[in-house]
Amino acid sequence: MATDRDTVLEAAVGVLSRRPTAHMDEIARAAGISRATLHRLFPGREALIREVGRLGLERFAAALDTAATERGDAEAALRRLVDAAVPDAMLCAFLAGENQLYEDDDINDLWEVQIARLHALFLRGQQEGVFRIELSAAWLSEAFFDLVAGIGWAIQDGRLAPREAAFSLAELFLGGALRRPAAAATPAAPSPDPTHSTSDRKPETDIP
Amino acid sequence: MATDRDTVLEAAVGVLSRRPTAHMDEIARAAGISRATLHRLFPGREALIREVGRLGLERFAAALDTAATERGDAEAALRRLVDAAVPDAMLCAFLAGENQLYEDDDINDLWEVQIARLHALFLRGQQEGVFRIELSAAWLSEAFFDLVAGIGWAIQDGRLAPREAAFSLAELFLGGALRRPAAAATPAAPSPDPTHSTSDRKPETDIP
DNA sequence: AAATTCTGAGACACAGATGTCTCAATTCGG
DNA sequence: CCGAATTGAGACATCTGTGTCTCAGAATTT
Repeated sequence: MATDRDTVLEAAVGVLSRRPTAHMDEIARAAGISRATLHRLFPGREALIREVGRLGLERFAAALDTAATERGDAEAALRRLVDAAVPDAMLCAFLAGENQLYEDDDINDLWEVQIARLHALFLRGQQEGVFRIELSAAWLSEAFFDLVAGIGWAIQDGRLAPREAAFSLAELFLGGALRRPAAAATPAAPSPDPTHSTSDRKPETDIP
Repeated sequence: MATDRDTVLEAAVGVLSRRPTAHMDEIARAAGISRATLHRLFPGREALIREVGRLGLERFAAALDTAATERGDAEAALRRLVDAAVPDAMLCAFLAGENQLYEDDDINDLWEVQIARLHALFLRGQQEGVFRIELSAAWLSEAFFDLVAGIGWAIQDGRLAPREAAFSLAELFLGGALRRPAAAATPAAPSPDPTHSTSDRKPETDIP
């Protein structure tokens, strides 16, 4: 039984991330409380959804904080962000689904701030030569968040082991985002490689 | 004005991919028709959603067909799939949101078949040494579809230019999925790099 | 030009979810 | 051990969206 607001929110995420249109009944049952108590804790469905969104954004903001994304090497910062964000991947999955469905200005502002911080990280990484410049920072931000959300869905549905989550996300994303796969961890780049590998090759349409 | 069923479905996708809970009013207005005509074309909301899902899955199946993902080099096959799937990225975005929300067995079967085909492509690529084996084929499938959906959302909201879509998707994903970034596309690899880049490095948690 | 067909607008009932209330039961605290 | 507070279950009104219908107007065909 979960009478605490935060505990109820956690349970609500579990339902809403996979089924955004879940009824109050289901949410209440998922939290182990009655619909009446749920209404006592939150004035209404709208308020509940808003609180879940706010919780998700605050968690993601906290992940950005603990990762200190504006400090140090960009690749290391991103790896720290992965580790910090993966535990709240389900929240991010909910946010990705609800995305720009909010009418509350506070929530939208909070959302844009976090996206801006993510964008700044990738932009900084590009300026430092860590991230590839052929891919826009906006797309990198978007793709990163999409993959975090995908991690959340996959974990929740049992398609991905939680222990593998951070590794899978970091390896897949960094492999595509890093400019030089192995050279970025240290401040001094050892051997600049002019061949950008798959950077400017055109996709092939013909079948061999 | 769009009286054609397929044209209406296209318009419906534009609304439903971003707002899965859109009312029949909005869908009708988006299609430029009245709610009455929308009901004449589709028996009800449930049928409409099902038809949109079926259209999306058929388009994705067609993309897998035209890409001939079971033939030839796995990387080239994936690049062909990217080119074939990106035009229907919005459909995939809708599917990603609706995911396993369907109760129709036909739709679910169709869905699983396509996922299995995607999975088979990655498994084959791993067996051929093209794709990394540290990342499970299931995760690669999931992540690929998530990114296709992300492309759809980004294009629809104007955050990504349609011309950049296929390139951005292919480069980011292949960069993280390919075992050796530059060696697989052309028969003669320009400069095979033995360092496996970010493959087996542990994520770093400490702040420098 | 006339007739047929199709569309759009509106009205209507129905179903489902939400929000509010009351009351019994359980739990917690004194 | 008793009183206060909180919870759960249910009833109830309300509201929103859906599905169906009718009818007038427009478009197409003959």
